[in-house]
Amino acid sequence: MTTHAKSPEDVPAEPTAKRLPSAVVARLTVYLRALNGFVAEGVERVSSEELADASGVSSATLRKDLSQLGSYGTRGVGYEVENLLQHLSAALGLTRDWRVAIVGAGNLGRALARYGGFETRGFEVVALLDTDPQIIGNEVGWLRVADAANLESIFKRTRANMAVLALPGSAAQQACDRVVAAGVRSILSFAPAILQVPRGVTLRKVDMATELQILAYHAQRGEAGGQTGEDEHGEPAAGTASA
Amino acid sequence: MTTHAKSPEDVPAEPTAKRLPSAVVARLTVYLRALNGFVAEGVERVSSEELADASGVSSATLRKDLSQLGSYGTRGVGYEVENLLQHLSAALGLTRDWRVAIVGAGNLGRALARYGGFETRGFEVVALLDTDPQIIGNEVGWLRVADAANLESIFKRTRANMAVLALPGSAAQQACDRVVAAGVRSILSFAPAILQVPRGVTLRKVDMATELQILAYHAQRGEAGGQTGEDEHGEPAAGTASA
DNA sequence: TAGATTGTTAATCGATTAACAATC
DNA sequence: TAGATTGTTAATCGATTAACAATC
Repeated sequence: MTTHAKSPEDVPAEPTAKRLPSAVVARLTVYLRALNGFVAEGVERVSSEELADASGVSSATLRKDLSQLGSYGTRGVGYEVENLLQHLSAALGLTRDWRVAIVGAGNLGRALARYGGFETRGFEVVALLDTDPQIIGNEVGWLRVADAANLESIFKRTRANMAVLALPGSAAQQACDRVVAAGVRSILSFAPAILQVPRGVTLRKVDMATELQILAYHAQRGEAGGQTGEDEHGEPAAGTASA
Repeated sequence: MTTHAKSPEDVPAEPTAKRLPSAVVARLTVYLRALNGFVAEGVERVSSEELADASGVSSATLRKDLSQLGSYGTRGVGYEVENLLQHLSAALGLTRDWRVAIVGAGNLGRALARYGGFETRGFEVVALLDTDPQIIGNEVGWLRVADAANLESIFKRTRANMAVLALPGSAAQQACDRVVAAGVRSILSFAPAILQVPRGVTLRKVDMATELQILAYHAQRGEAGGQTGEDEHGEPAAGTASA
């Protein structure tokens, strides 16, 4: 699918490319997941109300979000599931080829490498690196752990364009710098460290301890709150319990 | 107003326990991390400017956030690192005892169980459960994998008050229900599934695929954007690259 | 056409920023 | 006191919600 199929229909009339608020981007991924659920159930058409319910947002928010991408629904009818799925994928940039290199083959790195969730959603894990001689060469899933000393050449050969950092906080910044130097501009870090990246590089961070701390806050004060999802600006995600 | 000296207005604003916006809560965890960094460096006092820089936010935002907790700084001087650390921890509810049970001892569950980040921040992993007979009984770190069939009794015995779900999407909802039934009101899910929880239960979700999708969006459109952290409403976190 | 539901506008709500008076 | 920096207020900005006209 990397080929440039330029038939008129394929070219989305969207040089519009408005910058979407990050809260919207986060919700789009939720809608995507919900739509996949509908596809699995054989549902062909949904209303904003139905999709919003499945996504845990209000239908007003859903329509507002979708309308930022274009008019992909039909008044009085709803949205065609497959069609909307395509447009959402396109808007999120998922029609491209994303090749992910995982840096760090410790417990977490190995777990991530074997995690099935990537493949099914358009991401391919193309490399798994570590510096530990004890680990280098081991097979993990269908990958072999490569020597992180060769990071640059490995990234080049595998054409990795995303990196996942799964290493100790102490090693994270250095690894991050090398990954950036290798030309990667999208990084997901699981390292418990505050990382510095140059402009033009997008870094996202997932930290277990942070998540637990936020849970602690809610638990401490009578909680009451429903669920919240990951993501910037903390949009409520994948909700439920809205009632 | 009444003649009673006990009218609400008279009560000192000390135990006020205002509900903090989730964006603020998320940032507090960042400040906490930054403060720990200062402690490690032996710094005893910081200005809002310094702490804000280290946290990747503006000093105005920092002061606004901290002022919601109380007045813990000294005008003309700054904040005492240790003192502020204490207050932040208290505000986040980290002075309590948090006992975490990990449900699912697959690759991810085992990785999490061995992850050092918890202990150092006041969370104790007290149990690791799975349903697979092949895995039950195995040692992981200093824990032994217990049979998830006994989930209720294990949670009771270990007095677990937080749960981490590290299992396939297909098994997640059922496990989640049992965890809730066992009395846990704070759940962190790594399962790629939209989970339903009753009111009063706080659920947070971390999903690799979602994170990568968000990265894909930024990469697809000239990126430009700096870094963003986890959390609701997506506050920029742990930033850098601000220059 | 009548019924339904989108896309959009206007109103509300909340969060961030800037500026400064209070005060150490 | 003079200098510094907090805590807070007011202004700006952005996001959510509600309502409805457009239209299938």
